[in-house]
Amino acid sequence: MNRHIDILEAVKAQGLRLTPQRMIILSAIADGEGHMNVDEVYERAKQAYPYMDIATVYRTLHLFKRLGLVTEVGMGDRLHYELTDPNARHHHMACQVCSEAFAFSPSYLDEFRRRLVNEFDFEPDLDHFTITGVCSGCRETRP
Amino acid sequence: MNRHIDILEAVKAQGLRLTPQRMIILSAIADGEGHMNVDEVYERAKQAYPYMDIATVYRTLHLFKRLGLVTEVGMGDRLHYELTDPNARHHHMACQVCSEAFAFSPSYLDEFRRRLVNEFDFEPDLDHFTITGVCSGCRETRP
DNA sequence: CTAAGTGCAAAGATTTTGCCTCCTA
DNA sequence: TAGGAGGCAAAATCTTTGCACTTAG
Repeated sequence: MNRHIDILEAVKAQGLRLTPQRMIILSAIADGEGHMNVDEVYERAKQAYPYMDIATVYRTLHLFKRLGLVTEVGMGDRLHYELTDPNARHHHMACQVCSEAFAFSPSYLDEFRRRLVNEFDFEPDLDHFTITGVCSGCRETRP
Repeated sequence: MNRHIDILEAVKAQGLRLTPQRMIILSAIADGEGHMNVDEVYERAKQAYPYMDIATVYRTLHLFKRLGLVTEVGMGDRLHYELTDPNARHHHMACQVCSEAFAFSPSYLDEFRRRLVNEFDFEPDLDHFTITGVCSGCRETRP
C-alpha cells in the first residue's frame, strides 16, 4: 500500500527512524479491519516478527498517535487504535450485547456538530468516537 | 436527598444489604458534581469513612451499575461513574486540552438517534457517552 | 443465627520506565 | 559513530479475587 510508504516517509521526515518494528506495527494496524486494542496489534505484529515486544508496541502506538498517523478511540475502558484516514472517516457504534462494532458515515452528525460549534463554541472531534447500543441482531425483546 | 433513600430501598428490595459503606459511596457520587472515576469516588468516600477499602468501592460501583443506580461513562481509557438520573440526562463533551468536561442536552442528538434507528435498526444508548474536542477557552490558534 | 458484605492481602491485567545494547541514518 | 530505538525486566497503575471475619436483617 503506497499510502503507508508516504506515512513512513513522514516518520523519517521528523528525524525519526524507520525501523522494521515500526513498519510491522503499521502494517498490523492497516491489515486489521477497523480499530484494535494494544493486545490485538501486538499479537498481529508478533506473527510477522516473533520477537516483537509489547513495550515497543506501546511506544510506537504513542508515537504514531503523536504524529497523527493513527487515531486513538476510546472503547469502554480500553483504548483502540486505527489508521488515520482522512478519506474514510467514520464513527463507531458498538453493540453492548455482542460487542460487535459497526461504522456509520460522519454526515449523520453534521447537524449535531454545527450546533455544538454555534451554541457552545466547542469544536468536537467527531471523527473518531464511539456510541454504544443494541444492534438489530441482539434485539430479542422486539419483533 | 430523598431520592437516595428511595434508591437505597431499592437495594434492600433486592435482598441485598444496606451497609454504611454503600450509603457513603452513594453519597460520594451524589455529592461530586458529574462523573468521577473510581479513585475520586474512593477519596471522597474516605473522607466520610477513613477505613473505606478500594475493593469495596469497585464492588459497590459494579453493584450499583448492575442495579441501574449509577451509570458507567467511558472517559478515554478510564471508566467514570455518575448517578443515574432520568430527569437530568445529558451528554459529555471533554476538552482534549484542559480535560474539562461539559454537558449538553440530549435533544441535540434527537435527529441523529432517529437516523440510527431508522437506517440501521441500531438502538443507541445516547444517554451517557462522551465526545472529545477543544473548548472555547483552549482555542488559542484561532480568534 | 447466617448469608451477604467488608477488609486485607495477594494476584491479575494493563501500561510505563530505566537501562543497556543495537542499529539506522 | 552517535543518538534514536528496541529488548528485557522491573515498577507503577488499575482492577479483580480468595478467604476469614464481621454484621445487617
